[in-house]
Amino acid sequence: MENKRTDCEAINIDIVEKVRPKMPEMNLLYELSDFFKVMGDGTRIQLLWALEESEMCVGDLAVLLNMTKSAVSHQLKVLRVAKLVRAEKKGKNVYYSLNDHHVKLILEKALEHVCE
Amino acid sequence: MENKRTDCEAINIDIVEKVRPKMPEMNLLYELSDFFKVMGDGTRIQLLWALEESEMCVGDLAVLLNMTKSAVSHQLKVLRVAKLVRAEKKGKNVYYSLNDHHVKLILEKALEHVCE
DNA sequence: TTGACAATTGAACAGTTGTTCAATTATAAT
DNA sequence: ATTATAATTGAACAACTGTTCAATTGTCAA
Repeated sequence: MENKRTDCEAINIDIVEKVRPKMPEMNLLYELSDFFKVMGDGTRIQLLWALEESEMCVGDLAVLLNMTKSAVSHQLKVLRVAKLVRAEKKGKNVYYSLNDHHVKLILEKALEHVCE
Repeated sequence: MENKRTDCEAINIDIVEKVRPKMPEMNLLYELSDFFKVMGDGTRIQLLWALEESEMCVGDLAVLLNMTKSAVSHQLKVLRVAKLVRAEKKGKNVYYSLNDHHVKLILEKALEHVCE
């Protein structure tokens, strides 16, 4: 079932077996780390931060972050796939806005952490 | 001062200039994204999750996660440098424990997010 | 329809990341 | 002292990531 990779025996089997049932399922685990992976990039944090203030189009975000439209668009796609932002076409422009109320809360908690 | 890299003009200068002063400092920005980068790995999430239940030594963590001691030790170092865990030597073993009460809160918020 | 602009896309590139492997340090037991 | 065990370390490797560049799509104005 589970292919072995560990190279040692347990030292406190009781602790290991007490903790084991509390561990998250693989599925949940990947979702969690994928979420943090998306947040773990300076450009994407800036984009989320900006969109928390106002919905904005790609060109304006590029000017604000001093990056190319292409680079911004690539990162917005990552945020879109992660369902953290949503896009709305208005004429020639595409306006992005936050799509998830949890993001603000998590950013605030993380801010408390790094600021202490 | 700021070297230009953007390839376009602002479309809504008013919005850009309204949002600009709300943007975080570079310094804070990097701390934030570095923090999320540390959380953005399945192995490290598992380690934090386990240590939330009980302090554990490297060998037991290796058995629990079914990984080599070396791989676990490398990741514990990342968590140690990020000050999320602390190490205490007891005889032949090194016991790790959580070092930051914010981590649990952030994990819980993130969990709410991915579970909705 | 033509030209200009906004945004997206895919390939390519360098830089980074996580695990493995082998060697090493440090402690405890004989 | 010697041996065994726990943990750390650094180099090497493949896999992944973010930006750039060039080409493309789609929309508006003339």
